[in-house]
Amino acid sequence: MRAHTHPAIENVALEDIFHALSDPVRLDIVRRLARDGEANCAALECGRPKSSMSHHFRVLRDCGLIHTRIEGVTHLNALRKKELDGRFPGLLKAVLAAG
Amino acid sequence: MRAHTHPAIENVALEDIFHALSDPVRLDIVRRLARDGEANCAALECGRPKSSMSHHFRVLRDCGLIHTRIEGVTHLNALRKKELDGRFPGLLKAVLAAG
DNA sequence: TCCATAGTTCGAATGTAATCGAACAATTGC
DNA sequence: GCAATTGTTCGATTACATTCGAACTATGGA
Repeated sequence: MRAHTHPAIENVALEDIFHALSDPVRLDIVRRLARDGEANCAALECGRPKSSMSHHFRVLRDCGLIHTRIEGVTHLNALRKKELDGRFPGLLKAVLAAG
Repeated sequence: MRAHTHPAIENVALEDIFHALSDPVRLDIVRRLARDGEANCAALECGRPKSSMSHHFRVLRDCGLIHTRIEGVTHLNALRKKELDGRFPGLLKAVLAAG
């Protein structure tokens, strides 16, 4: 698989982040990544089909919340924590504190 | 008009707040309320029909972000700032700082 | 009482998002 | 090369949101 594209942090829009986080599955993914660090897609699927999870990861990636790097055959996802903290100070902390 | 109902702050769900804030019109309303304090619906409509604005205010009310009190014939909306700060510390601040 | 004002509710049209199976693509190991 | 693994893409279905006009409700004032 080819590498994914990620938006530059300065192009990340708050509305898009909110939209991404308004889905419980995605909010859960973000919280797990915050707690456990990097994880591949399979590790976070909770009984849902691959295509559904792939969709959710794409939304999270496209809005700027996560970064996906490819290692062999697995995709490792991580929160773009530092970048997000720089662009929207306090946001991630507030999101994660509430969980 | 009869008074509106508002969710108890402990029943407010983060997903619902994110959904409400994912719409640019509503995000703008929240920011204006944060800056200017109480405002009636008419003061915040930006060329849109009343029914559309009424819908957006309802979403903001139902998710727990704003409180609406009735004074005569006008509805005065205000951010539920203190309650929200208690329930989701730092969230409002982060949202408003980014604007 | 009658009218203006401020906002809600209804209903329909349109738009957008979620879901998931099936087919596909890239890498690893045999 | 072939099969297994990991995830993507496509397409269809379904569900949910937005938008807005029109009719309605409640209050206040002439």
